[in-house]
Amino acid sequence: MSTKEDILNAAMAVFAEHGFHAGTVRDICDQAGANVAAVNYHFHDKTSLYAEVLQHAYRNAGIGEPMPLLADEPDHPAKQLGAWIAWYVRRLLHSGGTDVGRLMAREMAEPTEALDYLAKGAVQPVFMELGRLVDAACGGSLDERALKLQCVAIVGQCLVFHTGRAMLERLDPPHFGYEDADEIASHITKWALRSFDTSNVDAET
Amino acid sequence: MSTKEDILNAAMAVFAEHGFHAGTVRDICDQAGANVAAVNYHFHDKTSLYAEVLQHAYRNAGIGEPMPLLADEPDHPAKQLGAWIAWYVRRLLHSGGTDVGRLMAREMAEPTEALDYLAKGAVQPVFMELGRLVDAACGGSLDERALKLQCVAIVGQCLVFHTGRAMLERLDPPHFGYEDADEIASHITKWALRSFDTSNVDAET
DNA sequence: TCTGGATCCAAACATACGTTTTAAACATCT
DNA sequence: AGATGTTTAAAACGTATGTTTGGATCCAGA
Repeated sequence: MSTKEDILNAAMAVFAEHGFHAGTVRDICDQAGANVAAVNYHFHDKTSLYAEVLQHAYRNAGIGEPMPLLADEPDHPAKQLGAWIAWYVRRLLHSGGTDVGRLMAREMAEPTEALDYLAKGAVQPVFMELGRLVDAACGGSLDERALKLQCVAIVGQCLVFHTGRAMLERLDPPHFGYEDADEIASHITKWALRSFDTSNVDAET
Repeated sequence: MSTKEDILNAAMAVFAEHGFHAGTVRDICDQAGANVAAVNYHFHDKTSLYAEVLQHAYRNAGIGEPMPLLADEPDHPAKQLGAWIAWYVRRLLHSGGTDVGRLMAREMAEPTEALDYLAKGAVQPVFMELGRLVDAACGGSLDERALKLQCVAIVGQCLVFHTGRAMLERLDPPHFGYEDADEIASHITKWALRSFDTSNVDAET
């Protein structure tokens, strides 16, 4: 493995652990077994290194299980939506402690230009696939606005186990961890499908 | 207004904008119209100042609308749950651009000891009141585990409009802002109440 | 083997930062 | 007014950090 890759990996760990400003290039280089000047040789400066780290993290985030698509099971949209939710929850809970997840969380709290790229490249396609699945699962009965609300609601229920992890751990000792992924996913799925069954009848309000 | 308060307010703004490490005491003092040494005089050091800023922010976060309680309307738990959700969503969307919200988001991404205090003092009581409301709204038909899942699900659907704001803005031009608070809240409430109606019938799976 | 470019390293540089020092300005009380 | 304690101001200190420098080392290709 080249020194450049070593630095990239070390930088990912350090930036995830301490953030951009608190993470020092000396720490990165020590952890990579390289000299201090290596960062400025291989990458132009610390900022450029950070940008490459984010792209590196984003590329490596997709590996693992492939995302369940509506096109894979066009005749069973509800089942496939459940698979998608399970996949997403597992991904979130798993990436909770990883560098990728922490880098993403940091970017959300303090967006840089790099977030634009991540949004367009990584999040947009995932979100759109969810839109297709929800639309199919409810039989196309939702208009665009309601569809978007449903998607955000599903994502929110999954995301809270990632973004709110620090708080959940401090609120209730038996918090939700990776081992609860399937239980959580089935709960969310059940809730989502139930709401579709009655989403066209607007009796109350 | 005393210099100490000026520094506290300036520090809140600076820390919210740039975070703890990137926010400098020189920047804070300039913004407060004070001398650099003022921080170390009034507060012991930068770290102590940050701790006091968090507490200051947390204290000022509760002002505004009071939280709807189950005890206020013991006979209409569903209605009161809707009021709670509306209150919470409004609070989140409103605090999205404020210093308090950004400080909280930062603490979530990079927890310090101060988060423990915030969890116990600020979040725990809010979360417990939600638990009481959900329990009452569904007629006590949920066990502790399911109740907790429901609460987290509701909080997640609200929270995503705050934590995911940066991403939502970049995904879809017509994103959700403060003016959509009521629409969002009623959507979440409708969804939650619907799931209670059928939460005891476990036909599928 | 010689050469030229690529890579790596130890040291130094410049600067920004948190903190301390010293003294002046101010306020309060007798 | 004078003494005393509190607050502010300017300057400097020590250090950590990003970056640069100049030369050493490595490694194909002629």
